[in-house]
Amino acid sequence: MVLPGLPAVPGARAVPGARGVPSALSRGVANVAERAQLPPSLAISTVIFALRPGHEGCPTLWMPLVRRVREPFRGQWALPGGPLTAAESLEDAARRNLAETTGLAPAYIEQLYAFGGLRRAHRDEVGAQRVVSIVYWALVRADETALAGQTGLAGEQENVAWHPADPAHGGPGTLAFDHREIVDYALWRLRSKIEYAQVAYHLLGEMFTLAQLREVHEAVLGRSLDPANFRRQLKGTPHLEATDHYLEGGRHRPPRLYRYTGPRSL
Amino acid sequence: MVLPGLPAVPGARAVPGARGVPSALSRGVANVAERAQLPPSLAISTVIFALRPGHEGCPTLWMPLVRRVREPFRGQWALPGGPLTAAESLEDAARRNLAETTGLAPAYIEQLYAFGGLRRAHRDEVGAQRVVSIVYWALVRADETALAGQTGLAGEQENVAWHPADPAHGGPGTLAFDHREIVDYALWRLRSKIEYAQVAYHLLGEMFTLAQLREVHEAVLGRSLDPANFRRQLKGTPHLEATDHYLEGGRHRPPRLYRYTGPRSL
DNA sequence: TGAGTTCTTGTCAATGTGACATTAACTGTC
DNA sequence: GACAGTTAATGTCACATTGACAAGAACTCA
Repeated sequence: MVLPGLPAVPGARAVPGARGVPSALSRGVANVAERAQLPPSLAISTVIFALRPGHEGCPTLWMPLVRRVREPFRGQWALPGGPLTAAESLEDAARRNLAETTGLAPAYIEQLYAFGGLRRAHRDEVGAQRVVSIVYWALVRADETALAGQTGLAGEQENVAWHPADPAHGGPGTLAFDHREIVDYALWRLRSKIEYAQVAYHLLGEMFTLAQLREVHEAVLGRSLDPANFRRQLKGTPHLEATDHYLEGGRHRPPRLYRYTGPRSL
Repeated sequence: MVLPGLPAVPGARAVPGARGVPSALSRGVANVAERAQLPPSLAISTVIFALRPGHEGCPTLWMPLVRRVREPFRGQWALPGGPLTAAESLEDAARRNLAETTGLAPAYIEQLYAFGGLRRAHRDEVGAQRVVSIVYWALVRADETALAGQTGLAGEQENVAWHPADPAHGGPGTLAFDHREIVDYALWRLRSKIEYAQVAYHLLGEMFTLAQLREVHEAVLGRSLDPANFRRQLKGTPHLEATDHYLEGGRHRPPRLYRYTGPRSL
């Protein structure tokens, strides 16, 4: 079985690097027809996850979305994002966009994927410039979302709002562009990564009980975990330190508080 | 412990999408100073792995590199790559660049990462436009490399040559730009992925013995594996079909040939 | 025919995991 | 103050997975 793909080109010449300035950029660009021939432009978007109380009481994953005020997809919800300026790194651009659009500073951020399919632009937009999006995904703590949520995220706008990330928990089934697929992929990455990497801590505050940590895993994975086995597995985990404090106030034996001592961002 | 990062910007306004044409593109761009303010341009590079006999006899991972004929890093080896044209998807661009620069059509290809750090350009190049590279990694079968290798990969050039991927096996310790780090990251991805995904088959032909498959794993992982345990683990693997053929010619019991029946590209 | 090689199957101990029982410690009520 | 109710924390057992290794099977070569 042979893959679909380009056949070998025997007479082709080796083109090293070719990192110079594209020729189209050296000229002035006037009309729409020429704009379609432009090299793709770059944008940065971010999928931000936070834990908030879900519709059935148990915590679920939410994400902030931005309502589009222009065509295409005017009125629909989209991932926060914006263009990449020349003076910042990709991750810095993601953080800056996050702060500008949602007022959030994530505890964890990681590159997800570069989306550049040809069918990303809306069909009605003839001659629109093609956009390649480098998408990041990030985690913010629940207390941060509470603060930002009270003041309407970025301060005053109604064009930024939290939504459940998963359509199975009341999230929007469709988003602008291909953002629904992007969010699904980010969900998959988070669910994979929480099983082997120290990621769940970034959704919690400085100190937490093992039950809270288990709730984070349960909310992300979408299934309940055995408390005893969960505790046993964490016994061998590095960077998880038991403190001398206990969480009191519940009508049961007060659980011990733990602290994450590992790196705060990967 | 709080992450270093941008503080929340309370007065910031929500900037949805912003996927229009950057303003700098609407004007003619004349001088070098303005060029530094241009939005970053896009390039695609690919790390291609193939198994070839190593220096100690046992097969090791090799990759084709392209010698740079221009500054910066003139004369050094770099990953094959080139600019992204507007009419193709990211993966298609990677395949096309691969065919043009090396004459190879990979059996497996997957996006690795988007590199866009600010320190990627050479220091001597003042005002050079910033380049964001979307890097793919690919696997080609050994028989393909033998054919391409005999004719000098792309046909005639000495500017394309195979090198061991790992410096520990004789590979180049430094490459142009940040390509050494990129290759190391691709090696890490391959080593992680071979342990849980059906990836090793793409380095072999249509039919192979379990010993050959084990040699692939050993070469990638860099350690020897127990033949009996390796066989047992593959028993539970899907898409691995035993054929009625045996590989004869060795001076020992002829081993059974197997076939991979799963998808050829992920 | 027998030595040498690798293929192939089988065994055993150590380890990890899921399921579940049991004790510990606190709150609220009678 | 005893007791029920709740969750925390520990312990136990069966089962699956894994690493290490033994042993028979099947071929080639001298």
